[in-house]
Amino acid sequence: MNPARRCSALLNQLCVSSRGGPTARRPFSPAERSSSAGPRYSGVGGRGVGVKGTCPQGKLSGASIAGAALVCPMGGSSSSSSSSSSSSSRLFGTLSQSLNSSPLAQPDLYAEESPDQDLAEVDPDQLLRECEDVLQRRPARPHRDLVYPSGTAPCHHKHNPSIRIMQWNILAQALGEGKDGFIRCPLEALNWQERKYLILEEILTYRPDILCLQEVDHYYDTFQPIMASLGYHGSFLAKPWSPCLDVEQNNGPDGCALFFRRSRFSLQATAHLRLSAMMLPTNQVAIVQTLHCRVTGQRLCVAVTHLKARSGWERLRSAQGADLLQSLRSITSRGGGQSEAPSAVLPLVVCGDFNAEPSEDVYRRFSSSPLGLDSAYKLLSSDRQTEPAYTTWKIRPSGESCSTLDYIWYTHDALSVDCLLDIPTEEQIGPGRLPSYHYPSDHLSLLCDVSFRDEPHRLM
Amino acid sequence: MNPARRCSALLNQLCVSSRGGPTARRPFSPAERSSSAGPRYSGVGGRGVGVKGTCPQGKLSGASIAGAALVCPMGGSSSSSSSSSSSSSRLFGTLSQSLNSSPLAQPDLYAEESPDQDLAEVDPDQLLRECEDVLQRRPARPHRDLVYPSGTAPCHHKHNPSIRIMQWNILAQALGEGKDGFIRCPLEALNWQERKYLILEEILTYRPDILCLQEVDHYYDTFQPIMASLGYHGSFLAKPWSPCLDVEQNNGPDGCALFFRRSRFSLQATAHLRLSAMMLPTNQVAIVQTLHCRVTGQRLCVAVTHLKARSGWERLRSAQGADLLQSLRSITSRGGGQSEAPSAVLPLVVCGDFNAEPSEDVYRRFSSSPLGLDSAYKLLSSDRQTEPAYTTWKIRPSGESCSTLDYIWYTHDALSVDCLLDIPTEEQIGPGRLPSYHYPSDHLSLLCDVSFRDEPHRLM
DNA sequence: CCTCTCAAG
DNA sequence: CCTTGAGAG
Repeated sequence: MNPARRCSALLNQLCVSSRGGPTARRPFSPAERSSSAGPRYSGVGGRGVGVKGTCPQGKLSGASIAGAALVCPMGGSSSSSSSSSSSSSRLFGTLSQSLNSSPLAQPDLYAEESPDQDLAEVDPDQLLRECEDVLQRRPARPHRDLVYPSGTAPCHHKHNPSIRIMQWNILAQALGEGKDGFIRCPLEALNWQERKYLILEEILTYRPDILCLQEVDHYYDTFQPIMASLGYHGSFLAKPWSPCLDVEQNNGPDGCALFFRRSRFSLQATAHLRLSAMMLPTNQVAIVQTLHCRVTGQRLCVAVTHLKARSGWERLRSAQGADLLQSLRSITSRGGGQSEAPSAVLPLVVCGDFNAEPSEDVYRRFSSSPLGLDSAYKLLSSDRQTEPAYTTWKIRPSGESCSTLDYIWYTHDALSVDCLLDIPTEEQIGPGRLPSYHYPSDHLSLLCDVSFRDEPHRLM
Repeated sequence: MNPARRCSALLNQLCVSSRGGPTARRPFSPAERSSSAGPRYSGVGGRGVGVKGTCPQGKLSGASIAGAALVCPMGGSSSSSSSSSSSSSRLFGTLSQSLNSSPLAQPDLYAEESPDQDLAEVDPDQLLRECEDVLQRRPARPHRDLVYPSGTAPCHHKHNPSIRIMQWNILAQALGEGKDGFIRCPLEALNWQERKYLILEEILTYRPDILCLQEVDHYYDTFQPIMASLGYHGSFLAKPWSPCLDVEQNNGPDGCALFFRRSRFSLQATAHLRLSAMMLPTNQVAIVQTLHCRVTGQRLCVAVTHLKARSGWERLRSAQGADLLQSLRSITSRGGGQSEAPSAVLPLVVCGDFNAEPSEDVYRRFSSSPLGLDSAYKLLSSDRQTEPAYTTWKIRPSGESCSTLDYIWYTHDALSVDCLLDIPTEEQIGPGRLPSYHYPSDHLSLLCDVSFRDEPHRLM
């Protein structure tokens, strides 16, 4: 590439610098739920510090779905097992090996038709420690604060505990290794046998109640069994045609996955959508589920999607967004499959990699839809109106690309955002950008706690 | 191309339909200037109707730069010569032949250093009739109304006559024939020997005082001599590297051209700019000229530009726009080369093919710059806030593309828009879109009359 | 289905 | 300099 062309490519991908980053940062505050943040965070205690725990191999029952009250795994909050075992993760290794013998043979129906398959419940602390073991040669992951935006009156309390939501494009293994061309990321850092622990570590650190993933090409052999063992219900929808399929030694198509904690929610309805644009089907999909909260009795509609990538496709994204909004309107007004008073608002959370900056039409569509959605991460900014400066930041042969593409939308009249996980700084991300030895994906995970604004019993 | 891919390509290029088109339409009203609209307009009288005039071959002096008063060529306003001579245009043919012997040898300096070379002044009505002759086998061009937006108090009067401004990307001949791939346009319609008459007909129909063109690859052999003979001063700036140069039998690089009527204005200063982005020079250019109005004594700064095309280059366009605004600020605050009270506002008009929809960053930059610019064509909409639905509409192998990319920006505190030429409807444009047998370019011409808000003598 | 690389004009 | 089309993965 000649200098001029390279310059153009770089210019084309310049990072938006006009938006201010988040300013108000608070440390983790003691909430109902401890997030077990400690061992692998730089600045809070690196790996190998505070060695205390041992590494039991038995399967522990960490959470129960029998009781209605939210049970949060809180054991060993600031302890770490670290160097007790270095070579491989025994528990996780056993789990994966036992379950990946028929990776593609396990239909989603199986998971959805066996609502009480919590026979092999695993202790998440245990599993997190195993991740730390496997990853001990990796650099410590930078710490991310949970930020409680100022001026919000928290709605959560013991009868209305907040719901933790995570949104993350985890980077399809086939794409990361095979064709995405992250030239500044060592191939070694993309090796699946380690990267999967990095992803799992992130999930286990924050233990969301609802987990929305994109670019999942290891659902049946990895995430479904592991998440099921941790007490989650999972659902997966592959893209009709995935670019992963062009990579040699691929693991099947990538797609969206939606998990929820079965101790907190029960499933009322699922819709697997193929997004359309101008009446024609596209290659993008969405999962929409209506959940019933076992604690409050409230219902909640959750959706996950991954829109068409790249510039030049703004109109298609906008049409796909319109189609999704239309489906969501239909689902939430139907009352999630229940025949009920149509006036009852069904609160909605939509997580996704929209592949669109906030300036794009599809963002405007979501902001201004009759569903009354707002984007949670705006609350991280000092003016509470500005999206983060980036949710993905990568270096490709064509140049550096720093942009805000991922969002958590929520019904602002029905839900309140209690806190958000902050965005790593440029320094924390490092000069090679994403992915890297400490960030397994080219996208950052987004996470927030929301709670119902209205207590259902007060409305009755 | 398989159906699915074709569908995606089409979706990608969908026409924005949310913006309302212009609603208020008025017929041409008798102004100071007759635009000679008549013969070749469908719906107003087709070609061959109302044959009256003869076709004198001598060179007539239509306008004089000696007197300060605006002299508008008005002879034979609704007459047409039509079928008096069918094969070729004598006057125009003579002109072109005499002047295109050394097409590339004529430097711009020549035109700019000989301010009184009006020896060969040509009657525009005469020339228009010759165009009509050559084009008589072409379908009649659809009529376009001059629209006087409601609610505007016109500022023009006999001591402050309005200034007619035309903005047009005329489509480089080398690109239209060679590589732009307008698959629905017959190659025959793109033949330069006829297309140049179609372009000239459009210019002669409206007779702007200021003419801003992009994609001019026939400046020295065609537009410079013809426009000079009509009493215009011209300036041309080629792109540093033009894609025309890759076409066999090209006529040199394309670039921007700026013409002004010498009876109305004199030239005070010219800047030929190569646009930069992030301190680095790009392949895009602009011409900026400071003019002195012979009627009102007011000065006016005029700029023409053509920004980087295609999606994926939004950031580069924005940077180029920022660079142009910076240069314009410097030029207008310097007072156009004159040392004067810096508080005096130098009114500004910026015409260009910005290759950017109104939703793009570069549009926002221009709207909100400290120069106080507004986009003239918004006044065509009923809410006076909305750009036209399209200024270009073409069908390429990759799909149909209908978008608003061209703008006339003006200093809203110093200038008032009296009227605008409306935008042809979808039906007028026809199913093959642009270009076509009646539209020589893939872009529509934009035209408006502006006048100074303040009489200069009232300020003194 | 999609995207990158390459070569041609 | 920049775009387009072919071909690979």
